[in-house]
Amino acid sequence: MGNSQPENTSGLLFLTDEQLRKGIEAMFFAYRGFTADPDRILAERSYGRAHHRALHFIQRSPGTTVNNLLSTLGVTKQSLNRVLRTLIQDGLVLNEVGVQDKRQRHLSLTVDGSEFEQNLSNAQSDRMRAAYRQAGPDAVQGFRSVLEAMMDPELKKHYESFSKGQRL
Amino acid sequence: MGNSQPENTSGLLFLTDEQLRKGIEAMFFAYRGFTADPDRILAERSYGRAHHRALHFIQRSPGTTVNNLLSTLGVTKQSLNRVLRTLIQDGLVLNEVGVQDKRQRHLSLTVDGSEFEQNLSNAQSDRMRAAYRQAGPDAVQGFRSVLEAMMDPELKKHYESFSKGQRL
DNA sequence: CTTGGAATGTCAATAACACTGACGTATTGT
DNA sequence: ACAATACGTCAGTGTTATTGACATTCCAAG
Repeated sequence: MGNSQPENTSGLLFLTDEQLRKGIEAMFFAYRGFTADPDRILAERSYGRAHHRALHFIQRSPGTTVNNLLSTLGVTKQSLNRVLRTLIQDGLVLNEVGVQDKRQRHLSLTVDGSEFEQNLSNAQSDRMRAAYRQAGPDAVQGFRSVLEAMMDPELKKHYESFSKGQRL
Repeated sequence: MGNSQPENTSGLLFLTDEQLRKGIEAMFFAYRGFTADPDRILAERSYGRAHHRALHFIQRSPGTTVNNLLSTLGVTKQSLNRVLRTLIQDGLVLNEVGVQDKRQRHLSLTVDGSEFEQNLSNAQSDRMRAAYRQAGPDAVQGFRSVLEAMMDPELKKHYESFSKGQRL
């Protein structure tokens, strides 16, 4: 507030080193806040962020395959497998052999898993909703625009894929 | 682009579960992009993100103490110490015993450290600058507003402290 | 001045979680 | 048959976090 604007009359952006550093730090501190609430809930069951991410994207694409989830999360299958194993054992995730292709395993959430995912999602959504309210309607659009521009093109495909056949 | 606006005529925000989920996913994918470039540079020296964070905030507050850095980064002093030890050994960070209080160690970057930190910072700044350009001037303000509203109040103090006596 | 507590920083051991590499199994398709 | 795909697992390694213990320094109460 009250700082110099990052643009000039020509509409071009003139960004000082300082402004960019503040942006970097904003990402750092905001991401900490962004994960703080779910982290607390996860810790109760001695889960980590990896479990949260898996649950989130399985909820997002029910029936997805292991390979698909792998490329979305960008981790190795060994890492994902360790997480999935515990989630399946704990009865949060369902692992069903494919009908057409029996090599594939289709992942979905059980009732318990769905409920737990909602808890995590709500905790994170609450903070985001509060931030949106505080920043105002115009800020929300800008927030999303910058974040989308910051993604790797390869990752952005995954991000956009969730909007394909769904109402937004 | 082309999706429904998250506000209505009254100016209040009406956010669907779907919109909030997209926001959550935007943060997830964007943060991956945000760290991708520095991660590559760090890997060359077999450093991790912890080294980057330490270098960044030492650059930001030259002469800072270990305890101060500790509360900014939000890790245990043992974790920070391992990182600092390698950085000091590698000649990137200077560790000087305090004059007034000899318990304290004042941290600063060596010439090499400053140069390396610049490399990391530039890689990250380049992507952020590109994202800003792509999203436009108005978006930048919104981006920062939402991120700042998302921080924990305790962490936000640290974030703001860097603007105190400095030109912004 | 001495002594005890608080602050600061360091060392050691351990755990969580990621990675790479290699291998095994079942299935699919040519 | 043969190769490729999808999934799972074992072993080894590395980063980063944790807790516990300890040394040093400062400061203030006795």
